[in-house]
Amino acid sequence: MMVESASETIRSAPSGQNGVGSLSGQADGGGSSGGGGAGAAGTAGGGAGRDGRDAAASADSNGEMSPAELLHFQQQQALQVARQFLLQQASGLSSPGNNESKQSASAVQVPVSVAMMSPQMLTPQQMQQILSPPQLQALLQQQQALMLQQLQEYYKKQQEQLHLQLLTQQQAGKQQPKEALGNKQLAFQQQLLQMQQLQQQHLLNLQRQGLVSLQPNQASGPLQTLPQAVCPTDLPQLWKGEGAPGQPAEDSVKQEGLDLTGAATTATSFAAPPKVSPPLSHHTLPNGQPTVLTPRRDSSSHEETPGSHPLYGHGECKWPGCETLCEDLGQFIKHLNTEHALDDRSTAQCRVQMQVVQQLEIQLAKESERLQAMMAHLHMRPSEPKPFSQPVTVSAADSFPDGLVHPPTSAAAPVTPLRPPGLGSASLHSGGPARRRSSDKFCSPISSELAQNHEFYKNADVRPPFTYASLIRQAILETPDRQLTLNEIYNWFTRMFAYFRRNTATWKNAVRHNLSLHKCFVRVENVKGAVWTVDEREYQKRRPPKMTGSPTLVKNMISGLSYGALNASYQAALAESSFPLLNSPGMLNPGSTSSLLPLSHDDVGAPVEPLPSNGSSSPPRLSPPQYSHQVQVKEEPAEAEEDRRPGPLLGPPNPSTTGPPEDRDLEEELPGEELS
DNA sequence: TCTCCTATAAACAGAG
DNA sequence: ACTCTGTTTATAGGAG
Repeated sequence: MMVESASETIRSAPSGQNGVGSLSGQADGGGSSGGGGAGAAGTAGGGAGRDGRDAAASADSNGEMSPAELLHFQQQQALQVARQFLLQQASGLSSPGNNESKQSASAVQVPVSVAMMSPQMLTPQQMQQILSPPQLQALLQQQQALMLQQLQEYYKKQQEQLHLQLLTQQQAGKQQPKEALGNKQLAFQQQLLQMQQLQQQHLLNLQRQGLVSLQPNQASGPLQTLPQAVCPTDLPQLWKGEGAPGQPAEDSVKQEGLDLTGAATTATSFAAPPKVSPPLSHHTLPNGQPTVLTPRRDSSSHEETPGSHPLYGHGECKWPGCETLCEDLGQFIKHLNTEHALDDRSTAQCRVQMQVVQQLEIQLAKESERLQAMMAHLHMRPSEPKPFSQPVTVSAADSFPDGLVHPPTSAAAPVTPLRPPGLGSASLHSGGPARRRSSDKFCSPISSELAQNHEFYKNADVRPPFTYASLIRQAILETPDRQLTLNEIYNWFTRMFAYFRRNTATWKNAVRHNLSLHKCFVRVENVKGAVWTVDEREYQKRRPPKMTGSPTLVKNMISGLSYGALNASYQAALAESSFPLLNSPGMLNPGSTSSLLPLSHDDVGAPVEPLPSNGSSSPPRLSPPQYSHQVQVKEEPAEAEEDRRPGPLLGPPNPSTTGPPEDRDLEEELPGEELS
């Protein structure tokens, strides 16, 4: 009884709030301490609201015009600047000053503007529902990359231009009065500022869309060059006027001798907007956004209880640009009435918010259209009204929305974006427990999935759509020895998945539980201690040969899945479709899998993966022995040994063979077939 | 509804 | 006494 209720609360708690804090806060060791810890964890999680970013961003004192006017003005200015820039660029490119080569870039321009609008439309949630996290990520990344690339090109161009002009000027300047030079410099500076603003806006936009991933580690790509984009928490800074430190343009310019700071002051007209609008625009984000900051939006709205307020969540004021901490609703109300009373400023902010929403809606429409086209192209049913209701997806997808990697602390938060309305508690645990079993069953082989989305899982705080068992197995099989100590398994988890860098007590306990529970994991006493190995046979046994049927059957299953499940299996489906499922062996691994990770087999797929393409899929990186279960454990093989007769049958038991480690494949396959 | 699978929580025990 | 490692039991939810 107690247990029941207790566990219940615990479960929902973590997920409900972020999940992060709650579990992570727990003491590790799943041991006896767990009990007490868990309880505390729940509450702790709630308070875990880190998000250290200062809410102080509300500084917007601008003398002269009324706040409302100012805002409006700024807003328009921003738009104008953007337009201007685009035009400017277009013309600028054709101008003699630039190399013809840039012309090609002009093409970029259009895209840029388009890019600014398009990517976003589709809410992360929607995308999630349709695509698997990995896919989504890929998609997003593509767009992101594209946009950023374009942006970068553009900015680079601008900089070059400026630089060029500057140089020519400097030369000319020698003969010109300093004044003239000064003016020109100002002009440049202004231009720079404009660039910066544009960039900021764009980034902001991206941020809003949740397209900019903040993965710190994910050093790859254009993102690097866009520092600000990197951290949502930096947004505020971004908007604090010159705040955007480290701006590429600025830096580079500075290096070249330009004093931007001076420019900032001189170009107040431009600088101003950012100052004020920041909080506004920036905050609008939070609410609808999947970004790290916003997790609450969702929760708040739906947890909206009688005693809550839509603008109050997680202890802070959610008014755009505010974020003032309020201990309780009462305090918040008070704050609301004093700080956000009906005045020019508030109305202006409101207006801005409205515009933001409008924009988003437009974008959403566009993206939706695109999505449908994509789905149509992929032969998927277009708009399926049942995107939700897929618990399955929840796990993986759920955290996915933005594809962002949030700082460990806030990590969990963002996770819930998806949250199918109708889902019960299960859906709540964003990262938590969700049962992603389905994915496990139908989906792509874990190894291939992992291979393809290795980076993603590594950086994104997304729960991998695999069962613990399959993950453990993967971890073990990835090693040359095909054996790992518990601690090594832990390390693998944390190394491979950002998701497992938190809530350690929980998942570690789960890992241990799985190791003990499943016969497929065999503990072998080693000299140094005990190591865990995988008994493929057992592993295969336990998996229902569901997919073993005819290809069509499989396909039907897949197509029959609702979107949610679809995403999970989407990849697999695609993969499968590419090769004659069950018919031609060999094809599978090579292509899809190998790319990143060595192992190619997967779990679920077992059945599906018909072919033991052994050898074929040779593991790029691993040279390891093979035969998984034939692990050569030094010293007493332990009881397990007998149990799993080392491959009398298929057993390519030969560990020593350096050959295709994939022997296992063979094995995997067989079992499946046998079963079926 | 039953059963299986998986996730999670937690109690407990043994070893270091 | 603690922590880590393992085992086991209980519960809940998803799915066939």
